[in-house]
Amino acid sequence: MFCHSGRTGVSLADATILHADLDAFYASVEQLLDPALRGRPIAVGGGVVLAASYEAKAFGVRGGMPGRKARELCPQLQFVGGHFKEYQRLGDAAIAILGDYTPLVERISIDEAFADVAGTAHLFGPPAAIAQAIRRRVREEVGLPISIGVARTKHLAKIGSQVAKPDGLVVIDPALETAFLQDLPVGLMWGVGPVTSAKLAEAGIRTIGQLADMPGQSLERLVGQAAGQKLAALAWNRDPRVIETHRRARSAGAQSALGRKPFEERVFGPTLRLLADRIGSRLRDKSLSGRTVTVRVRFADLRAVTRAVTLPVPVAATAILAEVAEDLTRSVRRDFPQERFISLLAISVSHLAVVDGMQLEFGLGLADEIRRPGTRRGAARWQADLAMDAVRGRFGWEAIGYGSVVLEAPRAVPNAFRELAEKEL
DNA sequence: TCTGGGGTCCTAGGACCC
DNA sequence: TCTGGGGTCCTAGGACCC
Repeated sequence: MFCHSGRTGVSLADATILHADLDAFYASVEQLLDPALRGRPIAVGGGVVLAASYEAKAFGVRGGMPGRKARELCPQLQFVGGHFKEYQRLGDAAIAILGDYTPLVERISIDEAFADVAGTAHLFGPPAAIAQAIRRRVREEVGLPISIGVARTKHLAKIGSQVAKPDGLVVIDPALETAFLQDLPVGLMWGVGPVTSAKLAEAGIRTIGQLADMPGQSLERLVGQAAGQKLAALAWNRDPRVIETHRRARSAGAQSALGRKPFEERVFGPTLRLLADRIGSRLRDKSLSGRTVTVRVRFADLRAVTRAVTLPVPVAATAILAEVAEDLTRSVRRDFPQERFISLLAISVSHLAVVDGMQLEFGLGLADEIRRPGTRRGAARWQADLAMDAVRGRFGWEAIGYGSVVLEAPRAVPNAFRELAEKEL
């Protein structure tokens, strides 16, 4: 229905953006590694479902769902342990195939990427043919199913790949974009989640076509100015976004769910030091440091508050990040004395800047001066962190650590899984 | 029986400056 | 004495995405 016209000449108005998305990625990898799992409902994870196979999705099992609920929905559901190293390797291999057809590849996550083949269609043929070749090669060389949407804009390509799933290809002819979107649910649009969907539904808007017909002013009243303008542009197929091959991270963070723990120094101190240690290592590894430290505290009833401070100089030393985070957490406790239990702690560092080692050392010393006049411990701490980073580089993350840091939180998510979720800084 | 971890962007109000 | 207006930075909270 939405077939490419087959022209070989490529102009600006042509559909040259690909969005490629590996299907049920973690679960598909498990089925690839163990043929006995193929064709069966499986879930990766345990306490919580990280990914479900299509056979499991047919029962209503979804990612993020508590394992217990998943088992209720699908009694024969089989849980399998995660082969995290394999996820990374196979995800990389699949995305690398995109790179064989164009240098303009924007990786979104471990299993998803955009590509623009406008400049290379003369080498490899029309975008639809490139997409088919990529799908065939990922299947043959990596062993995994991948769905691809091909369209004139990122937004349309992304919707195309969602519609194409599982294991499909959808090419949206530029002349047929409006017809294609007309009856699709607004929830497929980038930026429309549960809250916005509900607001729109209340106004009687359920399809992208209806959204496109909505007066801009009422849309902005409903969802806010920026979101309204973006949504209107997307509904009208005016997506201004281009492929960005390398985006700098704007923040780096870490969090830890605690179940239900007393809101006390002996609990949050060690946890915050562990989180600060993780973030500090990642930042220093990339010669980055950040000025703003934000702490998030979630209470037992899942309400959460944040506290942030912006320092005059960027920091990356574990001990300083930890101290700032502990100060912020104490201020939360002062503000909410009636909250006796917490369920999650998080630290995030933003306002990131690249600094070379000398600057960093100077900056850290300076930050410490500001926090504690008369001392100059910052530089020493930086040296300690550097030494620790070096030991870890040779012997692994657990080889060394601060004595006051808990190395492994109870019922913690494996570090390998954390690393999968980390963005390249 | 109450969802883990890592991110981005926007809003609104206040402080502060010119 | 009362009166504006604009810009930037910071903080806290939310929605959303993978």
